[in-house]
Amino acid sequence: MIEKAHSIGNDANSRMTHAERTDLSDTLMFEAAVSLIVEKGTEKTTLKDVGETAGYSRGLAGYRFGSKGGLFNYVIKRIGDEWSQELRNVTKGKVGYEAIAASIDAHCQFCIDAPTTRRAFYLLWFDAASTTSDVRESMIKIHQRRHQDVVKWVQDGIDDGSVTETVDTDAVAQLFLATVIGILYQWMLQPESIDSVRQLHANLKHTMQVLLVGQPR
Amino acid sequence: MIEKAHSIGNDANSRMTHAERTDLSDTLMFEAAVSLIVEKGTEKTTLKDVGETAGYSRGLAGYRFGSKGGLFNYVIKRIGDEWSQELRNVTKGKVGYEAIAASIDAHCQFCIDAPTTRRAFYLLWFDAASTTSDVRESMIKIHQRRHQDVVKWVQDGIDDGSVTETVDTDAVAQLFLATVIGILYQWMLQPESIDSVRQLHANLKHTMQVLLVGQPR
DNA sequence: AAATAACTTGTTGCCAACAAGTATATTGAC
DNA sequence: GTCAATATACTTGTTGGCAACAAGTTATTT
Repeated sequence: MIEKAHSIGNDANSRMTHAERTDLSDTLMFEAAVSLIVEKGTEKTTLKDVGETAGYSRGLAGYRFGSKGGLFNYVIKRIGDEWSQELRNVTKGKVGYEAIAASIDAHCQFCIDAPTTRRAFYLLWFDAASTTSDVRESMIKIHQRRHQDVVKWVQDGIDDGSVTETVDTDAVAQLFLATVIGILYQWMLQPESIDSVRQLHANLKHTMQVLLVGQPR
Repeated sequence: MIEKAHSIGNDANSRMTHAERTDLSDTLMFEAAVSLIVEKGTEKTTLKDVGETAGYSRGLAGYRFGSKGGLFNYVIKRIGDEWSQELRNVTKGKVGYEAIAASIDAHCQFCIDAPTTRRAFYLLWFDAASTTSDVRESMIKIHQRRHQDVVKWVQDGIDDGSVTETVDTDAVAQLFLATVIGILYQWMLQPESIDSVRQLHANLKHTMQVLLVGQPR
């Protein structure tokens, strides 16, 4: 559950700086939005609900984020940044197949742990395909960024000799990212069949190994 | 554009059987829905719009399909059936890698030709991830059916010797379908970069060949 | 104390959903 | 075959809820 606005931080009830106030309400509304999106879907999540669940008035979410799309955009950015950070940690110092395998493992683990934020993120992710809004633009940027990351891993792998020279970096990166998205889609549709998700990740790892370093020994 | 209800078929204006009337209005509303979904997205497509674009009153779409979800469900079913039929034709008599390659080619061609119906279909497809409605159930059934088709292709390929015996049919089918979905997602997000789609399909074909029959000669 | 920013309440227009009405086909008795 | 009675296709009326924005109130900054 989400705590009331005035029961967090600064010893007494109120007396917060403006920045602290907005930070707090942003965070509380972010958490409310995530819960509601996962619980009821993006469509049935209303700005009114988000504001009130966060402990504020019906109008605050709309006022702060301008529109429903604005709120979703904020949520995506916030989770996206977090995920980028985790991904960077997991793949730190790794290149080629190793980096890709690490990122697949991380992905899989996230699906298994199924933190609410991540489900909300992918719900918005797939929603982005059908909207014309800012959310779409955010998504495109995120994807381009990830693509570049993967290309770099593969290229570095080629450079240090762990990846077959003739591999088309762009092609592999695209295929990899597309497959990850497809797996996530299956997970979103049927979150209960976690075995399937596990197997899909294992298969993807195997396939990437074949593509990057040739037949496994 | 979509023709008015009374300017089609049966020489004179009206005098249609009940079945003909509903068939006609269903089709006109279907076409209206497809156009509107592609043009404005699922969110901004209204039942009122669909009814009026089809040449009827603001209320007919809601009355006929019960709800917005009901309409979308109908659209998905209708396009899904059509696509199943085409897929069956394309892969007729083929098994193993050949069948999969044929279906990939067909997929790719559909993206390139970009018929409106198909874009609408995938928009609804990705929407299904976030709704809790009937649409979701329809989607799950469609996916299960496709999975079975692919498994059968691969199994038949193993039986006639064209596919490596040790291949895990379920695993390959899942990976294949997930990747196709991922490719479609990329297409939906950036329909203008058709080259990317083309390359992704080519990569997928290559990967499937490696997985099913070993290294290409 | 004046000004500014955070937040709330009031209002409008639009939509989905459903109810109640009208027009068009079907059925069956004569 | 014709013409009411009935069933079905379709339209118009109504309600509640939401997003979006405007105008107000409360908190903090200078």
